[in-house]
Parts: sequence; C-alpha cells; structure tokens
Amino acid sequence: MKSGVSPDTFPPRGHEAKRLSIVDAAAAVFCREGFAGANIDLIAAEAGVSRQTVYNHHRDKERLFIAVVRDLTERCNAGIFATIATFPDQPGDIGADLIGFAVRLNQNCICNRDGKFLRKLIQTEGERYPELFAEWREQGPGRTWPAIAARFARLAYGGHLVIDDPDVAARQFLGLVNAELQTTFMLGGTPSEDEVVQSATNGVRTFLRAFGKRPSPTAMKKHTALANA
Amino acid sequence: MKSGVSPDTFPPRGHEAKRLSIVDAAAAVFCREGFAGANIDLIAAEAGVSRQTVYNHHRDKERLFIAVVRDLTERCNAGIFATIATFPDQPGDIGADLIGFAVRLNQNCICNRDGKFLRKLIQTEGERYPELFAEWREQGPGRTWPAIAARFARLAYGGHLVIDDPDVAARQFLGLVNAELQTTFMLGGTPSEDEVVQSATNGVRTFLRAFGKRPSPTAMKKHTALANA
DNA sequence: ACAAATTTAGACAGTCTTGTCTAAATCGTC
DNA sequence: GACGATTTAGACAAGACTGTCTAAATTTGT
Repeated sequence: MKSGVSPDTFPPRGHEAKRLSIVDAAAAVFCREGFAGANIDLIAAEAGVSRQTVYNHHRDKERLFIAVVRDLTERCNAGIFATIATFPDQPGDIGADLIGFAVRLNQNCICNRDGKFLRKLIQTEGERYPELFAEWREQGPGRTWPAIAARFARLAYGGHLVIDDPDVAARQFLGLVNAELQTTFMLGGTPSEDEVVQSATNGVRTFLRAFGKRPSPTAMKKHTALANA
Repeated sequence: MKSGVSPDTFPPRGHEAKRLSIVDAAAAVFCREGFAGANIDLIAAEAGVSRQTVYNHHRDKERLFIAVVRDLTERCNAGIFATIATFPDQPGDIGADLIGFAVRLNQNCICNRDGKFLRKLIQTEGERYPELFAEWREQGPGRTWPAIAARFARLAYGGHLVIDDPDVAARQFLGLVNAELQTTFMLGGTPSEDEVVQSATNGVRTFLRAFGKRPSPTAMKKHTALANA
C-alpha cells in the first residue's frame, strides 16, 4: 500500500521505466536478429540494464517475446484508431482529404517504429505462436478494417462515393495507397515521405476513378494517348 | 575431362540430385526456423543426406543460405515470366481474362512453395544480406513489373483500357487483386483457391471501374443503396 | 570386377547461449 | 541516516551448434 498514485503496479514505479526500456530494446533485437538469433545479453545491454534484471521482469525469453508482441499490438492499435478518428466524414476536397488520411495512416501507424517492428515480428515468427498472432489478427485487422469500412460506408451514404461492399472497398483502398511501397516493406525498409505521398496520391486517384461519385468536372485533363492510331 | 555430356559440372551427376535436395530442405528449414534457428543437422536429415555431405556441397551455413536464395529467385522468376506470357493481349472478355491472369500469377508464382519460401526469406533475412536482396530486387520486381506494365500499355494502346501511367497501373493491379490476401500472406499462410479467385474477382472489378474503356453495358445491376433517405 | 570418387557415421574441440545463483552495490522512501 | 527492495556483476552448469576430421561403406564409370 504505497501512496496510491499508481494503483496496479506492484513495484513502486520508476523501474516501470526499466520494464519499458527492456521491452523496447527486446523489440528491436528480436526484429533485427529473429527470435532464435536474439541474445538476452544484447537486449540487456541495449536496454541499459543487467541480464538478471531482464530475467527478473520477464521469466524467460519466450515470455519476453510475448510481452513484446502484446505491447506492440496494443500501441499500434491505439495509433490506428486515433488516426481513423481523423477520417474525413464530411470532405471538402475528397481527393485531398483521402490522400491526407492515407498518408497519416502510413506515417503514424505503419511506417513508424512500432508498426515496422510489429509487421516484421508477425512475418517472421507468426507461424511459431499461432494463438498469439490469432489474437493480433482479431484485435488488429479484425477491428480496424471494419472501422475503416464503416467510414467508407458513411461516405457512400452521404453521397460522396458509390460503393457496393464497404469491406471490399476498405481493403482495396489500403491495397491501392500502399501499392508502390510493397517492395520497400518486403525488405524491411522505411519509405520516404515523398514515396508515401506519391503512392497515396496515385492510389486515391485510382480509387476515386472506381468509386467516385461521377467523372466530376474538377481537373480532368485527359491524356487520351493515341487511342486511334 | 569426362565424357563431355555435362560440360560444367565437376562431379559426374546423379548427386546433383543431392545438391538439389539439400537446397530444397534448406529452404524449408530456413523458412521455418529463420537463419539463426536453422540447424544443419536438421537440414541434412530432411534432405536425406549426412551432415558432412552438406558441408561438402556448400562450404558453410552462410553460403548454403545464399545458394538457397539464388535458387529460389531464379525459379520464381522463370515461373513469373512464363505466366506473364499468358497475359491476355487480345482479350475476349477482358474482365474474365484479367481475373484468369491474376489467379494464375497467384497460384503458380506467389502462393506456391517457391514463392512462399522466397517471400518469407526476403522478409526475414532481407536486412542481413543487402547485396543479395538488392540482386533479387533487380532480377525480380525490377524486371517483372515493367514486363507486366508493358502488357497493360499494349492493352491501352489497343483501346481496351484507359491508362495514364502503365507502371502505376501494373502496381495497382497487383495491389488490388491481392488486397484480400494481405493478412494471410503476413502470417505465412497459403490462401485457398476460393480466396484467391474472390480477391482477384473483386480486384479486377475495381481495376476495370477505374481503367475500363467505358461504363460498358454488361451486367450493370446497380445497388444504389438508399442514397436519398 | 576394379578403381576413383563420393557419402556416411561418429567423434571431437571450440564457441555460444540460456537460465540460475550469490554477494555486493544502489536506489527510493521514511 | 537507515531500512527494505531492487539492481548489478560475475561465475556457473547444462545444453546446443558449427565446422573439422577420420575411417569405413557405398556408389559410379569403365
């Protein structure tokens, strides 16, 4: 019974910071080296603590790994939902607004440190921990994709888009705005902001050609490329 | 100076089969366990040879790994180019033809054993061997994507599609027809044929809404969903 | 059937890693 | 300043893995 400021932390606090730095360092090392290649000594050194402290907070390597994935999933989900809250429900310029949303989603949730790490861990160790990653699937795409779909449904209901199946449209939106980043993602790289904007711009343009309300008269400079040779 | 039948293979042949089975087993184990977790004894056992034979063909673990990636890249590229040769240059029903092409590409090149293994190795170990995977990038996406783009350019030139930038269209085509398979790919799974067909069908429908010649009168049952409540 | 090359099984040294243990040092709080 | 809890450094046993070596067995071509 301490001063009651933080009700649910057994050890006082201040080394909760240590727990955090351990999980952070572990995420980085697990990503770089893979689960088997990750070295507890290295994690401890990178976290700035002794090896024993690592074993003190997390009983063994496997539990540490699970804590890392849980932590990343939680933070990434929070970021994604925060970004979904910025979805343009009543767009002015729907093209620019969707591009902005796509760029925010990429920069704040997918290309940032947490997103990059979580993606890599899922790809690398997903098959080794089926339940853990089933949990991620439910908590992650299982909740975020319908949330995005609901926003697109609302845009369609408001007459800004023509959409048959909002779930399909949401997945295709993500596929389109990330279409040019696939190779970079594959290799674990981080695309530059220019690349993100470029891919989002091209993706949204195509998305609106498919789902836009009509061939709206804004900026329709047609490059009818020699169609009748 | 042997009988000259196979000019560039030092050992006669017949244990070239062994070399193959070693590389094959190594691919499977490297994928399952990662580079650090892969065990040479296990690779030898899975290949049906002794450990010494593994060290005999490939000097050490790292060279074995490199041989695996080179081998997979080569075979996957061959498969992709073979499939690109079936691209519908003069489509009858362009929708059905593009769906067929997308399904072939997925089933024969991306979802098959080689494709799955190569993808996983790139994701898992890409950062550890920059030159090796730079080579893959050049030989793989660097050559296949322009080849697909050229086919789309031809369709546009023939008046079957309306495309500004064939490179962008090609990448977006791939993004769209794979939009519903992302989660499965992430976790290293193999989508069922139904899922592949479904994703391709939805993807091509959207692709043609964006790049199709016109709102062609075939099957336009509009679900105008309560737009004016 | 013979000879050369290849493969095999097993042992081996050296290295690395995990997880535990202990005693000293440090930190936070009263 | 003192007390309790936490952290630290280092040693340690047990096990796993790589890469080498040797001698016997097997395959291959002629």
